[in-house]
Amino acid sequence: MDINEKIDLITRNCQEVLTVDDLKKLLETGTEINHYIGFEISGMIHLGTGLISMGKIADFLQAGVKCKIFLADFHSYLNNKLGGNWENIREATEHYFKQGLIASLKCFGVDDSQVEFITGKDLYEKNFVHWETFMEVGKHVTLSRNLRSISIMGKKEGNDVDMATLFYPPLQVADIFTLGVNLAHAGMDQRKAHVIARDVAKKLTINPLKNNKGEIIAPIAIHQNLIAGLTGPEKGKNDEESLKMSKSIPSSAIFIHDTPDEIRNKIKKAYGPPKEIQHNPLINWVETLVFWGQKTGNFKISRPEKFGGDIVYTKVDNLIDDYKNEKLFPLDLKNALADWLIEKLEPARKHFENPEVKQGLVKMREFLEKKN
RNA sequence: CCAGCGGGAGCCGGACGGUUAGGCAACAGUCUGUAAAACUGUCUAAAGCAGGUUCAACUCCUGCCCGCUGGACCA
Repeated sequence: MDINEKIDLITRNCQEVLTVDDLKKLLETGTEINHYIGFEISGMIHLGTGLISMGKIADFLQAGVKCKIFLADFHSYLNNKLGGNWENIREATEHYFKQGLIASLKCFGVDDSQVEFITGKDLYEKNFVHWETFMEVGKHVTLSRNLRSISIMGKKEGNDVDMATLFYPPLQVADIFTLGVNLAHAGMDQRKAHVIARDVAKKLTINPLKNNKGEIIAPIAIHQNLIAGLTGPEKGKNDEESLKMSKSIPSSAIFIHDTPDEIRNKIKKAYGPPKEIQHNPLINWVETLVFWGQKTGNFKISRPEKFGGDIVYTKVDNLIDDYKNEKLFPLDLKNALADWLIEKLEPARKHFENPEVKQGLVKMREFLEKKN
């Protein structure tokens, strides 16, 4: 595989790459690409994590990238997820979240032996360099910038900002250097942390990131778009925040282990304005899930004869044109998406049929209910 | 530690020693070959905690907890 093919594979279905030039240089020097993506253990795994992020990992692996999944237990604790209960977080990390990611990878034919899982506890324990790195990062971030960056943890600047919240962004930045990550991967919501990492990279003296020539480099940051939620934009709002699929709003999200009936019902209730392309979850899912950010693919829509009969789209633009011109009715698209998702998620559902894995999900549900 | 202010449903929040707050969200139904919007309807509970005063406390009093703001000097 030549470098351009690798770049295509690595950058497809992404919203932002910082920067493609840096990526190219890294490949040209023949430096091993060390990827990471981190997840808080905060709720059930939805399509954004399960399909968008894990599908991207399948791309990375194909391009020869070494992939790491960071189970951010300490970050969850700092951010008061699962009630800030450390024992529940640990339990959910091992018995639910990790299994959920393994299940998601299976949807792309990836075996979990191809990626490395690492928890915060594993990384930090007996790791003095991490502590040093964390402090040095702190020396290069101003309070105001740090405060602005807490949006990465779903928080707004306000009066409920405690010190733990302020520890979080520099900790996340330090993770990247401690893990030796030169390809940081996340949703667009995490870009502030990654940009700080890139800025700080050039200033670090204790544990800088280097390429295989020994030159100090900044980690490449790759951001995917946040998958649209089922409920559509909030009244009077069109911002990213109200559009995205959120684990904390179960009605906005489809989870990887949802049953076929749940998937159908949720999609039926999804926001789906005819003709409208912007802020339309159906179109968003077609583009980013089904066609995976590519122009061509294969998507079959079954519909009754009286509404035009079955149709197969091989170009995403054709589908979008038909939708705009009302040649494709939202409900028909919904049904096709539901079928597509049910099939795509089949390996994940199967993984959760394993009694032990299922037990982890049951436990997770308990944690989430208790919290509320 | 000291002082002032505050603490009410998922969120915001007016008032009041007694009689439904209200809004948003949520849920259900109607209407559209989906959803949304619109319309109709439904429901949720409680006042940070512990006491006290009172026939009656969200309201008044005491203590405690939590939060916000202020607390050297200079001016």
